[in-house]
Amino acid sequence: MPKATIDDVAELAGVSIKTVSRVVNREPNVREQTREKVQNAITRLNYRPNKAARNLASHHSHLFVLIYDDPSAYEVPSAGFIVRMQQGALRACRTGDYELLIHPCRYRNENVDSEIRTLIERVRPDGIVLAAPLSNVPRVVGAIEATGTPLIRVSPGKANGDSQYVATNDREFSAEMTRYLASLGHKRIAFVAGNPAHEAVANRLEGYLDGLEQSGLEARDELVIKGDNSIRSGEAAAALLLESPDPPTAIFAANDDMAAGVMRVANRLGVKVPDQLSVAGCDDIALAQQIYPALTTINQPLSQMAEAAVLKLIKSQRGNNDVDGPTIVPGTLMIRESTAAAPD
Amino acid sequence: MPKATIDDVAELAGVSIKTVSRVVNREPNVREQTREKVQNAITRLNYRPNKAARNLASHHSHLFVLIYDDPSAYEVPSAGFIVRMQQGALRACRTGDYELLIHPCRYRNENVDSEIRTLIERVRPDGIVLAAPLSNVPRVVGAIEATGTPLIRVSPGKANGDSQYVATNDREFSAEMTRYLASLGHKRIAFVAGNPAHEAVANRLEGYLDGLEQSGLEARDELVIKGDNSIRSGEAAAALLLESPDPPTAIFAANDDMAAGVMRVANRLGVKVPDQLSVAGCDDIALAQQIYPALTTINQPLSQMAEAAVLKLIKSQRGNNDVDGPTIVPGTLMIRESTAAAPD
DNA sequence: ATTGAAACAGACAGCGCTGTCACCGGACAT
DNA sequence: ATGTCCGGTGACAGCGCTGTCTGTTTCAAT
Repeated sequence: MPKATIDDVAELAGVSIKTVSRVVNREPNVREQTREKVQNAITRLNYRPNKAARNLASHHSHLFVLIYDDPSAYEVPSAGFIVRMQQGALRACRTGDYELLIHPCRYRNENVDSEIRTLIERVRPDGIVLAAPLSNVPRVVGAIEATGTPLIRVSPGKANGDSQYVATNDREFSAEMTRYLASLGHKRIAFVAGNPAHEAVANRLEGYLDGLEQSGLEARDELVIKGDNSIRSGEAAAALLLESPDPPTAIFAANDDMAAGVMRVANRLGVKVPDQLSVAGCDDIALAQQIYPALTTINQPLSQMAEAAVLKLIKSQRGNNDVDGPTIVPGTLMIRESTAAAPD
Repeated sequence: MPKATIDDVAELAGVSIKTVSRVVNREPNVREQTREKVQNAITRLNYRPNKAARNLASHHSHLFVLIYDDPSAYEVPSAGFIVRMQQGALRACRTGDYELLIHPCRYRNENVDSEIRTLIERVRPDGIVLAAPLSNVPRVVGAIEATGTPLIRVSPGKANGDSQYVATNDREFSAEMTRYLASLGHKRIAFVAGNPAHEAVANRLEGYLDGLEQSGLEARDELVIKGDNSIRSGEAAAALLLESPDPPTAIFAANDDMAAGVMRVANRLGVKVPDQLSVAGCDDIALAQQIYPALTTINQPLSQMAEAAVLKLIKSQRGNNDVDGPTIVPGTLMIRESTAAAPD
């Protein structure tokens, strides 16, 4: 099958190649009848525009890059997060005709910024989606903004920087989870806070405090333990809490990994979940459904956030330069087996 | 910073643009001294070749596509697999200057083949890496081979088709795991088989049987339960095995998800792992280290396999058309907490 | 010194599209 | 009847590289 070019289509349709180009690119000012003639020719010849030629002539790469923290930098990879973001981003890419490049990178690395600059110079993407926690690393955000490449940040936590962003309602849903636990009769609800460098996760502590207040419960310092988002820190927190003289009846962890750590320790200490202890997490990673009892948690709409981010990029390509503010995609409470009424 | 073009570099270096091109593309027949002059000019101007122009002129896209089964098609996403493959593929891409496109797709879908053909026509990749289980779906393999795009299959199970492939030694390491369990004194070792559509997983049953024989143990039909790779099927298998009159002292599952299912049931039935029951899995997914007790399993070298696959593609680009046969990357036994000496 | 082959360098013509601008013809106003 | 505007279309010149082919230099072997 010899590949058809735009010239073949133009000839078959009896128009100039420029008109074919206009049809392919959905440009205005083509008579409906002409458009159809061209479409037919395209179908008949199974014509596909040559991306390289198009990119060269249009000065666009029709490429977006999704940049996220390299999972291999951690003890326990957060693969689920990445894959869900990729799915969302890909879905949106297919609506325009953009391709998606993925770029894991380590933000602790000395030269993230120059690495990213090199990436941008090499592939010249039409836009970038920057996932948390990179989305609140000033060095990274700055490096990208300096190149002038359109940037959408995902879950930046604080709304610093001037590029647009997409986020979820961490604070609100954390409050909701806290109120849910309170509604089950729990009075002593502990919280395992996450790595404060991850801004979005930090917001969850605020939400927890909101929730306590809204439920008429008092916040107690000894019930808030600092973690670092890892399973291990969840274990450490649980050990501290469960071996204290007056242990909590519910533990809400700022992410599922830490919640899993809590459950491991409860299991080891013979504390029955959920009969003696309710455990709740946050994120809804795959593990949440894999462990026993299945974890009550909050589904973070990663896929929709990434999709929204790419759609914002596509919009910005269309010259629509009016910044339309952040997009907030709400999370959903997933009530499963690890939470139950407080023991009396 | 106005972007430098090849003309600028040529002028600064005092050579023709063709010579600059030769240096950039590491072509032979350039005097060392000339090469240096050009390199200096490139550095001074921070020149980056324009991919679109290069692709257009060279009739190459400098793009590889990694195609894998869409994880969202399943109950429990196998995100870890995907991310590890991506990591390996990306690593190899960086050694050449190739970019990687990812393409999840559902192989149960009616039109996988036409979907893939469209993908290929659209992006015109220089090569494709096809991951299991798609790598043994004739319709998919056929569709790709028909386009003439270089194809490397990962873990195709059977060596059908004529394109090259990369695999691991499923059969051998399964035998090894079985021998390990036997060496711990286990006499009744059960096996939870996986979805036979996933060829590589099917090989593990063979390995289990090899291992029994090598350890002088007899294979017993009632100790081999059919599963379908899901947690649920692991649970069902475990229920069947543990509630039988003469339960096994060790259960080896063909993948970690099923092993996790086994452990959930053991937990529920009050069977202590590893004291009363040893459990072993296969794949080394993240979950293996997240659950308690941590799962003894086999690390499947996904990242290295994907890397090897892309390296094969790069080699094939270099005109090296001599098919050098399959590449086998061996797996590694990961002995953790879920296996121990047989109870007496 | 002479020769031939191999190493090295450049001129030139595209690759297959899009941006720009010029052009044509009909609707409408003058 | 003439001018004006604008939707619709095409001619043409590149976009920034690489492939091909041709020319020039180098150097070992006569």
